[in-house]
Amino acid sequence: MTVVRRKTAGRKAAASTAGRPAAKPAKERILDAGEQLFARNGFYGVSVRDITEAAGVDVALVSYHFGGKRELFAAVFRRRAEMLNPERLALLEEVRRSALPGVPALEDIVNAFTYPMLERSARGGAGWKSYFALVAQVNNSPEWGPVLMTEHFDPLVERFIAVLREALPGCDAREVYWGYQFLTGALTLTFAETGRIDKLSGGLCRSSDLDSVHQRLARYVAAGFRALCTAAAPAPHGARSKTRRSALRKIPRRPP
Amino acid sequence: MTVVRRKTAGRKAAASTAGRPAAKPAKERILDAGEQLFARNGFYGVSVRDITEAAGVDVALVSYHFGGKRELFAAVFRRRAEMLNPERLALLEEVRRSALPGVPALEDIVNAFTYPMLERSARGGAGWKSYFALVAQVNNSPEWGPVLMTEHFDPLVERFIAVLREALPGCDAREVYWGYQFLTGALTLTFAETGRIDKLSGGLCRSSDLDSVHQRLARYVAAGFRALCTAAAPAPHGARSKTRRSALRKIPRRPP
DNA sequence: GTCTATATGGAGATAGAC
DNA sequence: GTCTATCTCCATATAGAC
Repeated sequence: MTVVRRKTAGRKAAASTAGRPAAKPAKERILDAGEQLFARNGFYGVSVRDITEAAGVDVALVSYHFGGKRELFAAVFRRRAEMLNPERLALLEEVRRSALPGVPALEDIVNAFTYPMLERSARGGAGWKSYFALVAQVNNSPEWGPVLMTEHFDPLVERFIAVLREALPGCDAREVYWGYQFLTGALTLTFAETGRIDKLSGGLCRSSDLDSVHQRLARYVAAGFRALCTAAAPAPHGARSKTRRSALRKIPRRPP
Repeated sequence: MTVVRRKTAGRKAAASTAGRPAAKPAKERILDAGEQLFARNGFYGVSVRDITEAAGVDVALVSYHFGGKRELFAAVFRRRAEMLNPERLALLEEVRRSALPGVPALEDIVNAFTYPMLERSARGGAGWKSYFALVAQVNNSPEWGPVLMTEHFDPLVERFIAVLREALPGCDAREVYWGYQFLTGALTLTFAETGRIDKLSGGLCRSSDLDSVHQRLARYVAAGFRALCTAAAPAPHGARSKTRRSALRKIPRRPP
């Protein structure tokens, strides 16, 4: 970490009232700073001193307000999940109602899942960008993923999967779960905006171009779900088809 | 970290020769232990003492053999990339040659990218499982992703994308790059085997069931690529279509 | 190549003044 | 609610013996 240490923390709340009429309370400043730093370097890559110094508050306030570093991390993760997910759920239900008495298009279901993220990331400020980078790291962490993702996202995801299954009648539930697994991997990496696609494409694509994502992800994923649910067929249950399509078999070692 | 500290490291190489006829050299033991621990807790979540104590070697050997902790991390990441990627590249070229004078099926191209990973993860031992969990974290890290992924995977990925483009004639390059972005997110998360899909599906799907992945991922991704390259049409260049399909527009606020 | 011993600094947490 | 001061432990790295 290369966070510059403030030399003088002696003046009373100097940074928190610098010019501005109404400074944020310390608790919120800690959440903001923690979000930014955790997103960049992960839980262990940031010290509570890094965070409190970036926030312009005293070290001891982390323990006072949150109980400890781990609880702060969980609070950072929880804060925006509680803003975002009710909106995604409401949009999902709206999509479903709009389609009655039929079922919604897969693209619309996926869009309900992703569009509120796009809006926050594109127009919600830097805090949201940091947050999505943090979610990507948590989602891919064996240590945190099964705890925090499960706790804060699974209720929404279960509803999302239920609606997907309505839109994919006759499709085995396992296909839908795997389809969601691929979706969440693609989604969280993309919203993390690591900049890798920029380098890879020689500048042709930009991580920050979420409008491109918006156009493409729902289409890509919807096609993926359809492919899983048609070609894989509704297997009896618990058994795997004995014959696979040649495309998925081990590649032939010699040309025919 | 909750790694148990060994109390006595005084005996000469006690752990490294415990019963076994030919123990691995210290350098390799450090790589193995580092791989396992970095995969679980990330770069900052593990100390060099955790690693050397798990490896049964002295702390100072990390500096001696690698130069420092960061160099060890890079070495861990590099080691298996150099085993895996030549095999993926060879398989890709074989797929391409087998299809001449035509172009390979998208499923076969994706399969060449993923099948060597499946083989290593399923039958290569615990080290490979750790490695793929590590790759997932690196891929999603703003700090490490653009450095290590670019350095060790982009040469392969560029060739992979070139072959994809042959198989998708007339498709805009940007569609292929975004399609790859979605693929790598899905792939690295899935091979990380965080166990989240197990919880989410109530045990119906298992993270460790890579055979299920093998059946589904290539199909899902190939369908996604086709959807990007047909519906999005070959736009003139640099401009975005003015009319989007209704499915991708903002969801209507009221039923019609 | 490996180990001991140590240098130097940063980690998280908290008691108690204000 | 906030800050000072401090406790205790752990971090990485390295000089030098074997």
